[in-house]
Amino acid sequence: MKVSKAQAQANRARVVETASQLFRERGYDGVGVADLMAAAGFTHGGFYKQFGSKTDLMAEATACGLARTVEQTGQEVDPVGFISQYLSREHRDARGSGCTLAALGGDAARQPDEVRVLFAAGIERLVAALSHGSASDATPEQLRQSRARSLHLMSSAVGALVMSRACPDGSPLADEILTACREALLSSLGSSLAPTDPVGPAGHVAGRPDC
Amino acid sequence: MKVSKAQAQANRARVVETASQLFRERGYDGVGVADLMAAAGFTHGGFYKQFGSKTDLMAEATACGLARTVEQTGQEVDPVGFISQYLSREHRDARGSGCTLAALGGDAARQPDEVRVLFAAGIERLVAALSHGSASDATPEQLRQSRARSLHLMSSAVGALVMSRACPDGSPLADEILTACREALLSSLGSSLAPTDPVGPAGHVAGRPDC
DNA sequence: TGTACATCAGTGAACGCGCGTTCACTGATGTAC
DNA sequence: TGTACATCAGTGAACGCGCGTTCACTGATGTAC
Repeated sequence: MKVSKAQAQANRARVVETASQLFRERGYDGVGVADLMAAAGFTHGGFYKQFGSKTDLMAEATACGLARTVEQTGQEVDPVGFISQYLSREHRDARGSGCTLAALGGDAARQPDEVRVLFAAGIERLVAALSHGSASDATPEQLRQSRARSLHLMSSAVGALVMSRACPDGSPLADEILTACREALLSSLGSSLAPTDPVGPAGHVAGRPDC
Repeated sequence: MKVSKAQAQANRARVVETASQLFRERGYDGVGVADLMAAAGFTHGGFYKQFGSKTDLMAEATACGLARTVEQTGQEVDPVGFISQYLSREHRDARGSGCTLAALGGDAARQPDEVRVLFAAGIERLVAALSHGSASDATPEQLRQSRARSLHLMSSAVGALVMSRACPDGSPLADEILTACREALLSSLGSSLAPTDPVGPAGHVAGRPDC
C-alpha cells in the first residue's frame, strides 16, 4: 500500500522523533529497529526504505533531539530560568522528552565520530543560547569568560542530572543532588531568588509532542 | 583441569577486575560474556561456575569499580588535588581505569535497582571522602553546607568529563570544557594556584593494574 | 606416608533467541497518453 | 478529463549472526582410608 509523498515524509519524521525519544529513554543499544518502528506505528520491514542503517537513524535522531534541546534552552530568558527548569524533578523523571546531552552523553563517548560531531555541535549551540545575554560590545576577554561560565554551568547541570538519575527511583539522595546543585548554581549566578520549594515547579520540560 | 581453591578465587577476582574495566570502556551492553572471559584469559564456558548471570557480574564489577574510585579519591589530600586530577586529559582519555561514575553513570539510569543502589552508595562514600576536611566539631549547618558543596563539586566534575568525552577525540571543545570547568572549580574553592598549563599534568589516574 | 576416589574449576560444542538486514509482494499514488 | 501503467512506501516472512546460557566432558586438587 503506497502512500502519498507528503505522507511518506511525515511518516519518516515520525520515526525519527520516536527514535529520538526511545533512545533517550533506553539508550542506543536498548532499542531495536523492530521496537522502534512498532512504536511509530509501522512494521519493521519498511525501515530500510527510509534509512540506510540503524546507525544512520541514530545520528539523525541525535541531531533531532539536540536541536530540540537547544530550541527549548533558547526559550529560557536567563540562566536562572534554565537552571530551575533543568534541575527539576520533572526534567529528571522525563528522560524521553528531556535533554539529549544528559540522556545520551555517556553513550556518545562510545559512538562513531559521526555521532560525536553532532554532540560537539549541540554543545556549541547551547553555549551560544546560554550566552545570548552577552552584549555585542563585550571585549574578547569578556566573551571568553562568558563562554567558560556557560560551559561550566552546562557541565554542572548535566552532571547533576546524570548522578541523580543513577540513584534508585525516589531515593532521598537523588533529590538532594538536584537541590544542592540548583542552589549552588543559582547562588553563583548572584540570584537572590533561592526558592523555598526543595526541588521546584520547573514548568514543563517538553511543551510539544517532542522530537 | 581443576585448579586449587586459592587459584580459583584469584581467577574469579581477575574476571571481576577485567569486567569492571571493560564495562567502563564499552558500557554494559558493549561487552559480551565471551569477550570478557577471553580478556581475562579464560573460555566462556566456565563463567557460570563463578557467577549466576551476566547481571550479577555487572553489579559486582560496578561495586568493585566504585570502590576503587572512592579509594583513589580518598588518597587526594584536598579538593584542589581531586579536581586537578579528575579534570585532566589523562583521566578523560583513560575510561577503563577512570571514575566509574563518569563512565557508567549514564548507563546506570537504565539498570535495575540492584545496580543503582550501588551507585548511590558510591556517591555517598565519595561525598564522605571529599568532606573529610570538615572537622568533627562542625555545626549541623556547616556539615549540611559541606555536603552540598561536595555534591556540587562531584556533579560538575562528572558532567565535565561526560561532556568532554562526548566530543570527537582531539577536538578543541573537548579540552576547552575540561579547562573551563577546572578553572571555575579551582577558583570557587578559593585556590590561588590557577595553573598555567591548559589542561594539566594530573599525576596518574590509575596507579595499579586497576579494578 | 601412600593409594584410591570424589570433587569441581575450567573447556569447548551446542542451544534458543533476538537482533539488524534482505526480499518478494501489495496496492494506492502519480504520471504518460 | 479519463484510462492504463510504472513507481515505490509499507508489509511480513526469512536470513545469518552474535548473544546469554547450558551441558557433557576433562583432569588436577583435595580428601578418606
